[in-house]
Formats: sequence, structure tokens, C-alpha cells
Amino acid sequence: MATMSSFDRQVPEGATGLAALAGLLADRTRAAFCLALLDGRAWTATELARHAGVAPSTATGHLHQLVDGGLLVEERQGRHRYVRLAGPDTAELIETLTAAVPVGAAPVRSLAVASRRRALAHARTCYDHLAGTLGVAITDAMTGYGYLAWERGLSLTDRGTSWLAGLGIEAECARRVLVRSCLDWTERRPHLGGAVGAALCRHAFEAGWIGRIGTGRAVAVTAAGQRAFREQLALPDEVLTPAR
Amino acid sequence: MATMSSFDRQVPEGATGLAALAGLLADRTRAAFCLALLDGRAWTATELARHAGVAPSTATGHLHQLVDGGLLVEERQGRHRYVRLAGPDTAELIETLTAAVPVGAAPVRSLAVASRRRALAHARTCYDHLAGTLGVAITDAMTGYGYLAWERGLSLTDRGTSWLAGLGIEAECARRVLVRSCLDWTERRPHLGGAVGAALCRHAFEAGWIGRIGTGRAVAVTAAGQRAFREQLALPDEVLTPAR
DNA sequence: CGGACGTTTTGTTGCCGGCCGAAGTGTCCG
DNA sequence: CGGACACTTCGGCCGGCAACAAAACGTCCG
Repeated sequence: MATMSSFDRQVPEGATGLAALAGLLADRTRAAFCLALLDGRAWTATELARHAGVAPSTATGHLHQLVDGGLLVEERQGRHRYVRLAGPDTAELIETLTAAVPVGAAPVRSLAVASRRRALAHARTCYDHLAGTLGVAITDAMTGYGYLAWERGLSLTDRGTSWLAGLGIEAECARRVLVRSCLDWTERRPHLGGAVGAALCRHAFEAGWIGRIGTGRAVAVTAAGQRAFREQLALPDEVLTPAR
Repeated sequence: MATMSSFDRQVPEGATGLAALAGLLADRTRAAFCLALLDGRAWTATELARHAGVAPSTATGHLHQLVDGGLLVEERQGRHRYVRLAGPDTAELIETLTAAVPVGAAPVRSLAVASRRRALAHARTCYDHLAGTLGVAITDAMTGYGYLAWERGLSLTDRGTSWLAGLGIEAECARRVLVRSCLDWTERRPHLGGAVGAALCRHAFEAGWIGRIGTGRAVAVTAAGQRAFREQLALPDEVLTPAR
């Protein structure tokens, strides 16, 4: 445990807390952990270590910091230590920060990177809901059909509730805002988050509308998904075909 | 200039940039600088140094980092080096991060601190617009009068435009979004930012509706302001009287 | 011109923190 | 029971960075 004396110097209130929070993300390895965890899943310590290219012992230390700092929560099962983001707020915070990284700070190094980047921009999960071009298009279409209302903040209409029910989706409002606007990384426009966004995303996975590309956050629309999105929300073809 | 080799290790894309950005705020002194600059004004290097309690030479180094990192912009006048936040986006980023600092991370140390905190929660500037209870109340009232529309994102209605014109406010939409929702620190609800929010705030200062408390970001509603806000927006008394 | 002042550079010091390997603990499974 | 595996703790190495003082630079003003 650090000293935490807080009397070393005359420092304006809040600065220490802000620096501490930022400090959690101010390391390449920890940042890589958090970005990986943005997929909303629980990772084991070794998975993260391999992903970031550090020794398991190093990962342990970092995970302790992130858990102590409240960004991550852990769940132990047998000899495994599963860890995931503390919640949607944390995910949104990291996405916001990522969106603020000046472009060109990490120049594109290869074709593979560029291609992956394009896939992410097209459709990806943002913690537990959908983002990218696809996520924004869904949100726009739901607004157009009157399923979402933007009066004084975002809300789900009665028509929207019954539409979801027709799909077999029931949003559990237990301890979470029903809908939430989440500013997009690339589109710079709001898309649907919150409990409904999460339920919709889950349903899309379970119904086989979308599938993950590899192990990352990028997703692809399946043939069944193309039919469903066209039929349900009249999404244009551009957002249904994979980015190329 | 640092090495910037970026080939030291196999690191997932984006992590380096995120860590670099967070690293700018991961220092007590730099964090104190940014929090001070949240008042939207330009500070000189020595002012910031004294405010944070460090030597001028130390401040110089930090300011270089923040300018190079794009968070701050500088403007030199004679022997002075004025520095301010790069823009509204930067301010919003810092506010967002501040809002995410776990409460209790910096325990209340004195009565004076607690009182200042309450004043901030009641009414303050958020870079160039109004936040806190007052800012949220204004936004709500403007929505109630039909000056703001929340259809698919926030927008200013025609009625809102003419209302502003009646006050002598003309929002210059040059190179900036007209209205923007900005999540509040304490209220956890959106309030009015963007060019309109800035213009409104400026007008409130110039018309003597509000005045700064001391040198910080906290503001107080004047007697003239109470009349104006009651007459124009029918704000309730609770938000017009100073927090106590 | 010369002193005052704001800022910057340079050099130095000390500490913090990330990294690893090796050894230890606990869990699973044959 | 013993080996494989996931994780943790410990010690040591190393680099980076924040801090200061001192001196140099530039601007302003009497």
C-alpha cells in the first residue's frame, strides 16, 4: 500500500484523485488490459498477460491495481482468476478516453492493422451493446420507427417495448438505466446503450444475427442477420455488408 | 524527444495512445493544472505553478507535455506564456474523468473544503458554459418551453433561437456544434453545452446575472439574476438561492 | 542602460514503478 | 499421490520522471 499521506504538498482538491484514476490507465500494459476487456467478457490473468506480452507475475500486479482502483472486478473460480470491467460506466469511460486519443498518435503500421480498424469502425461491441456504423444505424432506425424518444434524454417508448417483446426481448431494468446514449468512437454520434442496448445485442448474438470476428470486439452481420435487420428495421445495405 | 520506438514489445493497437493520453493526467501537478484551467480562462505559467505549489521551472516542463499532448494550447504575449485548455472537447474529457473519480478517494478534510464543494455542486462553469444544479435547471426549463428539442440528439428549436435573440444573444455557429449535451458532475444529468451554452453563460456574466465566487469555477446568482431567471425561465427558488 | 520580472534550460538527485525470473501456494486431474 | 497448471509473492534490476536550484534568456519599464 502506498503512503497516501496527502499532506506532502498544498494541492488543490480533486487533483490527487484525478491523477490516481488517470494513473491506472497511464501504462501500456494496463491500457491494453482495459481495451481488451472492452469486449465485456471476463478474461483470466494469463490470457491478459499473453495478450499484452508480459509475464504472468507482471499481470498479477497490474490487475491488483486495477481492481483496487475500482475499474475492474474479479471473480475467482478454482485456480482461475476471472476479471472484467466493473460496469458499463467504466466501459464508457474507457471508450470516451479512447475516442479522445489524437489520431496519428499511433500511426497505422500495417495492412492488417488497417483492416482490423475498418472492421471495428463498421460494427463492434462496446462493452455489452453494439457500436460502430451498425450500432448507430440501429439506433437511428429505432428512432425513426418511434421506438426511442429523445425528449429530455433518451427513453424507450411503449411501441418500442412491444417491438422488443415481439422479438422475445425483455429488458430487465434491475439496477440499471434502461436506455443510455453512448457517444461513438468513429461515428461521433450517439448510439443505444443501457439495459436495452445490452439485451438487443445479446439477442442478436443468440439469434445468430451477428458473430464475432476472431477473438476481438469486431462483429460481422450474418446472412440471417441481414434478413432480420432489413425486415425489422429496414437497415440499408451499406451497413449490412462487411466493410471492405 | 522520447524514443517513440514503438517496437519494444508486441502491444495491441491503441494501448500506447491511450496510455500516453492518460499519462498526461496521471500526475498530481498536471492534474491540478487541468482542473484549474477548467474555468476556461488563460493562466500564466507562474500562476499555475503557484496554484499547484511547485517551482516555475517544474511548471514549464509540465506545460510542455500538456501542450505537446494536445490538451492545452499556448499563446505568448511578451514575457508571458498564457495557456488554456485546447477546447470544449478537452474540457468535457476532464470533467468526465473527474466525475468518474470514486468518491471518498479524496476524503473531505475541512469545513472550508466541504463548503466550496457544495458551492461547486450548486452552480459552476464547466469550461465555458454553466453546470451544476443551476445549469441543469436552465436546461430543463428551456426544454419545457420548447427552446430545446431532444429528437435524435439535442438541437435548438426556432422558438429557442428567437428567445435567445430576444435576450440579445446570437450564437455563432462557426466551427462548433450549436448545442451539446454535457453530463453533469454531481447531478448525473445532461446540461446545455456547445456554442449556445457558451453564449448563454457569457451573457449571464455580462448582464450581471451571475458572478464568480472568488477565483474558482463556482458562481453565484445575483439579485438581478434571480429576477431574470425567474422571469425568463420560471426557475424555482431552490436553484436561485445560494447553497448553504 | 540597468534592474526587475517571467520564463526557460541545464544538471542533479532521488524515488517510484514496471519488468522479469525463481520459488511458493493452491487447484485440478490422471 | 504426483504432475501439470494458474496464480501469487519476493527480490533485484533498470529506466523514467518529477522535483529543485542555479544560471541563462528575453521582455518590460523606469
